[in-house]
Amino acid sequence: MSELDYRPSTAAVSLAGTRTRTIGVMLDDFRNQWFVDLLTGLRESLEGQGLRLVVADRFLNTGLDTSPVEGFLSMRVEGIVVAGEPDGLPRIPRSTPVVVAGGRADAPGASSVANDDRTGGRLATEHLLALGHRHVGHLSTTDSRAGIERRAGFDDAMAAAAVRADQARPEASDAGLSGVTVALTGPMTEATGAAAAARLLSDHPEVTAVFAANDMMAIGALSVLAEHGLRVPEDISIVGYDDTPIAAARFIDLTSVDDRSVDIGRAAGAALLARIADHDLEPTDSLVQPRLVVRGSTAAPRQT
Amino acid sequence: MSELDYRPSTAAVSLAGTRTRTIGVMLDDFRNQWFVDLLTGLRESLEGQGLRLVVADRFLNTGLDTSPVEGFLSMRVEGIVVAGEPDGLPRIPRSTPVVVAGGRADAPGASSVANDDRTGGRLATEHLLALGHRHVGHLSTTDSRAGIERRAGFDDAMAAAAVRADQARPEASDAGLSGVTVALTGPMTEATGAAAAARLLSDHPEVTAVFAANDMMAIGALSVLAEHGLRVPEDISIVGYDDTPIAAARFIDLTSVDDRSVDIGRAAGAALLARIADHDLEPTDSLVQPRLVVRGSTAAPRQT
DNA sequence: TTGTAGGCGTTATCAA
DNA sequence: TTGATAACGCCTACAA
Repeated sequence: MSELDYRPSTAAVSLAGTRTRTIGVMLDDFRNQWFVDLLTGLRESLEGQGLRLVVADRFLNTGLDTSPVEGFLSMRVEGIVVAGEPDGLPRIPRSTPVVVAGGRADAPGASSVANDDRTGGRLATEHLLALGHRHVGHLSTTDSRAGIERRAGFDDAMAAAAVRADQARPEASDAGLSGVTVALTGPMTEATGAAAAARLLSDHPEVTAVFAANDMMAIGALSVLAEHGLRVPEDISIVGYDDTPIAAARFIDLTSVDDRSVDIGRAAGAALLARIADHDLEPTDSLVQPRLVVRGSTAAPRQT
Repeated sequence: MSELDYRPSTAAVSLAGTRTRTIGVMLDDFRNQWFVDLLTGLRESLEGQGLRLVVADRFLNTGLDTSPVEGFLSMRVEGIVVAGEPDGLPRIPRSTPVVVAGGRADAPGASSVANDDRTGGRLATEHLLALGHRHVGHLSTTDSRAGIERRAGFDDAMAAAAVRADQARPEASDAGLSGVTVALTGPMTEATGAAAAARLLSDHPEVTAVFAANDMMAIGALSVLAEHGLRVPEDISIVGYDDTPIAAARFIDLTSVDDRSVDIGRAAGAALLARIADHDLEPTDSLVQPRLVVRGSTAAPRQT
């Protein structure tokens, strides 16, 4: 017809066609960078299906919609991906498949693909124990589901280590092995991490290693450690969680646990595709195994 | 009719109505956090107009569209906001108003709202000079338009200081005042900042203050400074640019220049609204004045 | 005021 | 195969 730019109207295509070929991705907050990797994974799965992604965070269209989901439903998306813990999800009709990526599905009928936070917490702690640390602190918050899981992983690792120590030297019991958690209320931010670290150092100066529930808390802890004159990793080791870009920065160089967000996205996309293809499929829940990324913030404790 | 969730179909509304009440926001990359503030400002202007924001970065729908703009045009958006420097913008029909936010408008017919990078560079440099620094280094890259502007601001400030020094003590000329720039090729990343800082320290060990073209380069420089045993700010001061969240972190505590991205978004929204209301309006260009945010990474030089 | 036909730009269907 | 035509779900204009 004309080489002078004609474009089919998506509105007309959607109206007339049998499907909209659109899937909605609801983020909690554009500031939480992990969604970038999630989207990468989602694209990989949905690529070639001709599906268009529409993203929105909770704030994007406040004033128009109470939730981005309302907007998605209005545009008749074929599926919805909810990234992170779904706070106040509106009721979503069964006809629209939902998969929660990066959190557990609270919504009935939704599939979920989440990081195995408990295993991640265990990995981080085992790394510190393997380096030879015996007094390990954990910084967390009580408000986050992920934080609670990571703490459970920490406890798992410490308990297992105690059993091993006991088996090796039954006469000594678990003497000399201690794991202490400081869990504050509040968000998992730098400020919370700093406050928790301050408490840990004053109450338990014997710790030589710290596992923070996420990278931001770890960075908060770093400032407190520096203010106490403690060098990382010579005097004290520290591990974070999420493997954020800032953790990889040379100046921070933080050992962290990689959520594998790309893989989560890929799996979430696959799960959604399956349920779009067959709406009678039962919702599924799956866990993605995290991976420890060792950097310069962890080392063996100094000989005492 | 029914309180059992009915939602108007946006497709049908768009098709039947006279307007789509949708505006497209094209980001360069979701990883560049500054768009979050931009969106906040945009929302403020567009709120109450019943306009729906649709965001996409360059990668979101690769495979479907060559550019997010294609998608926007297909959905018949009423206006387009391009965040950052528009690389390869497709031709956009005059009937769709475009405003470039955070960069200069390369596209003909587009309005622009940008940060005054040159003034920002001058502010940063003047701050260091006012503290008493006389040997100031600048870390930059040759590839970024913003970087070039910021460097010009650095040069402005150094030149003005030289004139002042000459007026005060004509016999000494500008002796003792030096500004040296290390501008590498490549992106404004941490790695580039580290490389530039290493070169600066080896070629010009006399510098007591550094102005980095953005926060990431500043953080790269921080690691090099630390490796050289230089304390911040006791031995050397450093200023960044962009006032990213990480600069505000207590562990980094970086003096930086605030782009005022929220204000840029607000102005961009207003500019777009005006052109939507009257399509015959001429495109406008405006600059938003940056603001220096002083933190703990800058201090007066030690007495020598 | 309330009701009804027409049309928005496509896809899909049903004849030819 | 090709071609005409009826939806798609809503808005708008016009008629009652």
